[in-house]
Amino acid sequence: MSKTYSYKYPRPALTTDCIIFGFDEVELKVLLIERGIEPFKGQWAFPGGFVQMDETTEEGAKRELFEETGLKNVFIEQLFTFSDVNRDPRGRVISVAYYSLVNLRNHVAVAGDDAAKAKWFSVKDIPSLAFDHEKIFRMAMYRLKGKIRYQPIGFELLPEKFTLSDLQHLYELVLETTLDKRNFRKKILKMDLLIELDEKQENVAHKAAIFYKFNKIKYEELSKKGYNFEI
Amino acid sequence: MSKTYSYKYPRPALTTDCIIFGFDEVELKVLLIERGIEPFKGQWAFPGGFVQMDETTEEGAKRELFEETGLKNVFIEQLFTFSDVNRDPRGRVISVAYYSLVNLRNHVAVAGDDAAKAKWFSVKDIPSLAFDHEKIFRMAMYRLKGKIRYQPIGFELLPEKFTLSDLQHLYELVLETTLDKRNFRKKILKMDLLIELDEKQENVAHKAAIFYKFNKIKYEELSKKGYNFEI
DNA sequence: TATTTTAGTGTATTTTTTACACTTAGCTTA
DNA sequence: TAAGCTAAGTGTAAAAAATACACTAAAATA
Repeated sequence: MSKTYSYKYPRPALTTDCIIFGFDEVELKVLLIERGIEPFKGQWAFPGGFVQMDETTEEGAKRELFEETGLKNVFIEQLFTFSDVNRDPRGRVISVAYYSLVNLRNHVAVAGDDAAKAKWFSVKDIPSLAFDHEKIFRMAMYRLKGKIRYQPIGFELLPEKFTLSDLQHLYELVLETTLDKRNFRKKILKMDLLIELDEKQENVAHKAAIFYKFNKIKYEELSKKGYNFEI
Repeated sequence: MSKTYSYKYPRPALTTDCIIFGFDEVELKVLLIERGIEPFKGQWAFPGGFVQMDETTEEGAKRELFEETGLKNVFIEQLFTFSDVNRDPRGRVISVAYYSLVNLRNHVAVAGDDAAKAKWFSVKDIPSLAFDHEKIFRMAMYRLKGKIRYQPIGFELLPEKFTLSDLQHLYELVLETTLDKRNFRKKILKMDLLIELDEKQENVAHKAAIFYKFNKIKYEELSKKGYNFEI
């Protein structure tokens, strides 16, 4: 008989889930894995798994993300802890969900060891999901929209150099709206958080756009002084 | 020998903590309990305790809050899940923290069964806290400040009828700033979420202020349509 | 070299935010 | 009972921010 762990009182199992949004300069996507084992075998779900005793939930989330999708070096942020009593057919399982927004150019997910498949889906076209992951997804989308307006995550996840149109397009995708080009540029440039590079697009069938990069150092300085970023 | 619960893999224990802010029209306070048992016996901590198998973390937080302080019917909101490996000397314990802002006129805490004492402390004068509760407190304060600017929690937790000065005072306490009286009133009244009552203060040694109440029904209607509350 | 496509730019108008000081009402006390 | 104290209540002008809006420039392609 294999080893077991005994406690005086019953304990819920603890898992993590990762909602990773990806931006490929065309579409907003989200990363799902096809479950290789029961329950919900064959259905799509967010990457995640059980938390180990020597890691924080954040560390566990990153570890599982890597094992299941090959993604690493991703900044994740805690979304919510889901604890409905019947959210998992295996028994009492509580899950701490994390979310992130990454650039699909830098972060190409490849299925890892555990999961049968990892795949990016357009947020406009999500399959039905295992567990309570549809509820988790709705909350993640809602949070992402709120977050992007008050923190410059839009900058950090773009490629290191990007055009103002790329940035605007990202905001439009996430906020599900359209923005006025001139007003958007005015507002972004007035923040003085972008550095204009001495470099342009090449091989585009139109006027080449100038590349910019995010002035992270300046942003961090301003943040300390209580700078209020807002789009 | 008493009954134990055995699992194939080790599991962290799961607790909740409640950071309850209280407003008495003079000061912003927070509710602490003096721990009656080890670890940290005799030190102050947030109310909370172990989650049971048939309750969500939110239900567990409310139950413990009631058992330890006598407070009930409190709306709590999830703050964060704390999972540092060494945050509890008893072993691996993960805690889901909730926070709330209540009116001290309606919610007078009395120590309940479990805890030796429950007591309100001014947020300006907090004793040293057990576990990682100082870290939790800092996050709760930060979140409260952010929240109050975008959701009308300030209204809901005042007494049913309140003056505009009461409301302004609450905002000043939470945001740790001063606000211009005329501009504050202009902004609040323009939202058209307050109902002016046909009633005034009595026995005050100055001009009596008019009482208002929050138009909750209207706020909920507006919320559905995506109303953007902001102070 | 004409066409297609997206980059890039400025101004006038409206709305929102800010700064600011005196009168009123109700109780207290001399 | 009048004078004094205290907080309530009120409006306007100036500054800043948000919005609406249309043409020219540059690069590749046909």
